[in-house]
Amino acid sequence: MQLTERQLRIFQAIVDDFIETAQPVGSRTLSRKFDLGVSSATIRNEMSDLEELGFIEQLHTSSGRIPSDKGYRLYVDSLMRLYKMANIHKKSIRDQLISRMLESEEIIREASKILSQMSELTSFILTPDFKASRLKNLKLVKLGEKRALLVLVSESGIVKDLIVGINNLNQDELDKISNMLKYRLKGKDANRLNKREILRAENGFENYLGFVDNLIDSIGTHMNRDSANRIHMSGISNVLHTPEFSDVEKAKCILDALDKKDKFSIVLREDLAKGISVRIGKENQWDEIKECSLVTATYKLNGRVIGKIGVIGPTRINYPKIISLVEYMTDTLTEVFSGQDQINEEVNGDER
Amino acid sequence: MQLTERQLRIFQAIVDDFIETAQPVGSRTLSRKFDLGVSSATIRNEMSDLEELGFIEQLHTSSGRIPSDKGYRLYVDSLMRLYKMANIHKKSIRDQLISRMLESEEIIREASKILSQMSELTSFILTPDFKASRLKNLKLVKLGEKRALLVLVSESGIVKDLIVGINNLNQDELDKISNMLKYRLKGKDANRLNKREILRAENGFENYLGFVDNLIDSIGTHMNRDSANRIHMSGISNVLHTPEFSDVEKAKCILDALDKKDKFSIVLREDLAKGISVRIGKENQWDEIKECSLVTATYKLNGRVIGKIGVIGPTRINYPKIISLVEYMTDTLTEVFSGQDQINEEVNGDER
DNA sequence: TATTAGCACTCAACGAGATAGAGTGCTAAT
DNA sequence: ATTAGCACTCTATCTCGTTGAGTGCTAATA
Repeated sequence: MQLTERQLRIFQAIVDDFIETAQPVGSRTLSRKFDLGVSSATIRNEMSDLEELGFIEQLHTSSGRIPSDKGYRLYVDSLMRLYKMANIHKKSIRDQLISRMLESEEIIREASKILSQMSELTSFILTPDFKASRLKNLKLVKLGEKRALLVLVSESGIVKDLIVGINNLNQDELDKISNMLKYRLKGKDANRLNKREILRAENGFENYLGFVDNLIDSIGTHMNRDSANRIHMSGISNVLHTPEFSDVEKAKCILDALDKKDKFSIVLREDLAKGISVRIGKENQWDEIKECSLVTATYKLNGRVIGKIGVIGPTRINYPKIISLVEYMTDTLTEVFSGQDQINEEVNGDER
Repeated sequence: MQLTERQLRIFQAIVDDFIETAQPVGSRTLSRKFDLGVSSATIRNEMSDLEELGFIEQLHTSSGRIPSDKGYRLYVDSLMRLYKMANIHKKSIRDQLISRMLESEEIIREASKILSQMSELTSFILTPDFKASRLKNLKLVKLGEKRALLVLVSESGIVKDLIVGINNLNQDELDKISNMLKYRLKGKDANRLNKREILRAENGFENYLGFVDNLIDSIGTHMNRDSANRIHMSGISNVLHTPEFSDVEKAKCILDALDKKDKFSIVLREDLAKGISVRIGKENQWDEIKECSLVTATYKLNGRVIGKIGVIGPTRINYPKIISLVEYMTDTLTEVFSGQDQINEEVNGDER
């Protein structure tokens, strides 16, 4: 079923107007605001057809039309014009993320903050995943009589630190143990830690058997664990700034969903492989966000996907703008982590 | 100006009822619900006096009374009965934080989540502060051609990792540099890094001068920087579950404030020294949260304050319950970080 | 035959009254 | 000193008409 040229023009006008005003759009408004060359009566007839085809819908008999999820999908897939981000915005992102020397965690938070500010939506970021990565380095640092810090570094540059109990071991002993473990575990896949084998092969660790045993256990656990709650959000108040959710009940529902970080991060992980992904309304399997759209994209380190960043908002969002923004954010993040400088040159090129 | 016994009884009843129902309380309700031994007319007269003294207030002439900020202060300081947390709740907290082997960051997030769930309020936690602590360990780990990871560990067990640019240095070179820096910087106060002195004293680093120079700079920066945005929140949706903020405008205002993490963490840092702190309504200097109460407490590592945890809610919160909850959370956190086992024994003792 | 003008109809949103109910302050009686 | 009684106040809620933007249908038009 192909739409006519005129139907597409009218449909596009409906989407554009609704995205701008958040008000259901009627035939008269349309004929006044857009130069469609036909009367409101004709538009009315076409709108009736578009509704029958499922691209737009009415809230009640005498209201204007709004795009349906199916309609937005059509818009995103075929109708939407490419949006070119202004260089000044690109530069602003780069200045905040690249030019400053930031701690990894700060990069994550900053990226999310920038994204929520520029999109005026709620943004989230999945922090780099340790899982399925290999151990690169490990170190035990004594904190006090009973506690030491175990620092793990993965090949993809993710650092985890955990507090472990010790019984008055001194730093030299801890060094000895961590060197041994580092030697034994380095480069090993997380799933293949064979505790017995390691312990049997080593001499001189008879006094630490229990301790080392526990250490290997927790290293295994932590390398395997989905960092399920490792999700960071910004701009949550933007939910309430959206007319769609100014109804308290709806807002409550969305905020509840955003608070369920575990569930949320599972949903996000679903299509981690894809680059950019747009999920519109009911395309989301999760009931609580069935009135929202999700735009996400993955960022990489050395060519390998390590995390995801995106925004959540009502289905009525400025798709071209948001998509290009999310895309540019991931490119920049990838650059920060991997040190590819192409994007940089591109921007400079444009500015000449 | 001393309140009479009866005035205190009436006032306490007002606070208790209002905390429970969130409705302004009138003299008739009071005489019906509480056994005060006097008629509603008498209560009316006393209430009139209490209002004159500023402990309660009226929203409009014919409404019931609600406690004022000053009233809550009186309640918290002198009237409130101590609340004893049920052992089952204590145990639940301990099970989630202590018994499981968690990564530091997970401990932080988990603690915040538990606190928001048990308080049914929005909770926040300031992550351990690197600032003013000394460097204990440092390590450079190569990630790729152009990037390496610089891992810093402070004496108080806080780990920071930052991505630094490198120019094809190999891991051996990085090791050499990090060993030298570790030797030179270990135990040094963050403010006393003297770059020139270090560089002058060393031989064999002529090829890395620029790189080492930058490294020392960023180490200095990061040890000094307030980790201003290092604040984590949970249970934000609880804001909307509170009758006080079911008005969209107010909720928007609160959420906006919560989104301003920098400002928020500065406010929290103000009285970092104190143990537990209760700020009621206008006692908060920050306008946007002048209708909220903040209950916070500090947690420690080896006797030294490293962070803060707390909740934010309307002024109408169950102070005794919340205060004891926040207190127990910090005790538990302190235990997790420092390994003091007194609390554990206490609980076991109670259960016998 | 496709388009348009005209018209009757629908429905949400808004404002004006009217009413109920919880609360107060004051006064006079106990 | 306390209380019963009463007039008064103010919000919250409900109803009801009005307005206005929008629709669908029909008949006229190009």
